[in-house]
Amino acid sequence: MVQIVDDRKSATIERRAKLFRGFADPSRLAILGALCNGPLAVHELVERTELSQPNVSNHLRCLLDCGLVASDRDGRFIRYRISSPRITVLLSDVDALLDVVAEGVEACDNYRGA
Amino acid sequence: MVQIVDDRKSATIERRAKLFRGFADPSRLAILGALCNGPLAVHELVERTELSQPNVSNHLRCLLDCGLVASDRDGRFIRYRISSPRITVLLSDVDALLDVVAEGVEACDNYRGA
DNA sequence: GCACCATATCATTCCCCGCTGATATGTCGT
DNA sequence: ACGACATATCAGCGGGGAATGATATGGTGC
Repeated sequence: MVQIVDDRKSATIERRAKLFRGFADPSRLAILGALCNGPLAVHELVERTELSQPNVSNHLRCLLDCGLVASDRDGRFIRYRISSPRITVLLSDVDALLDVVAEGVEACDNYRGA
Repeated sequence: MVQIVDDRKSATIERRAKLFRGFADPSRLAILGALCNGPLAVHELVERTELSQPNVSNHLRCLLDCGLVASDRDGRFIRYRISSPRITVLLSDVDALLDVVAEGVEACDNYRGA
């Protein structure tokens, strides 16, 4: 009984953490940010983010598995897009929060900004 | 010139990533979640989260430096609280997003759920 | 001042994850 | 079918950070 409650609680927390981790990487954020302005093919993402192509593909796979982006084949290109407007909402929430805490976040050296 | 733009862009991304990383940990999420229901002292957080005391203190330091929580001394206790309602907004938006992508997130094994 | 409780700090260990380089798969024009 | 481009996959390396255990600091009441 208690365990069920605890499991539920921790399962929720784990899921949140895992989702947050999906956003907690500069490369993935760069990709998501680029896609916020409309769908893009992989090589376009490579150009704009200045990341290596395998790197972009790896992150896209991750984002795709997580359901954060969707893909459509278009000829020999594969076009990726944001899967839900809620993602955009989340990103703007973060910016709103940064308006308040940016200073502290930058100062915090418990973990490194890559 | 171009570098300035790039620096600005990447600086923004880095800051977002760093903030997201602040939330991308089950222990910190447990602490923040507990604090969402009102201020708590450290030993109360230890009870509710079932984390070790040093662990809680370490994370609190991190959250404090980042400006995500604030603290007030109360006798020999130190009471911690959420610093901004925007944090609560962020957390509930994550849950809203999870309503859509929870399945995919759990399935994604590119990185591990702790 | 002394025992006690609450909280903070620090070093160490361990593991996760992101990047790279090479290679495989796939799709299109000719 | 072949060559060129677009994308995916995989092994291996390297670094960051979370948890622990021991210890230090600080406030409280007697």
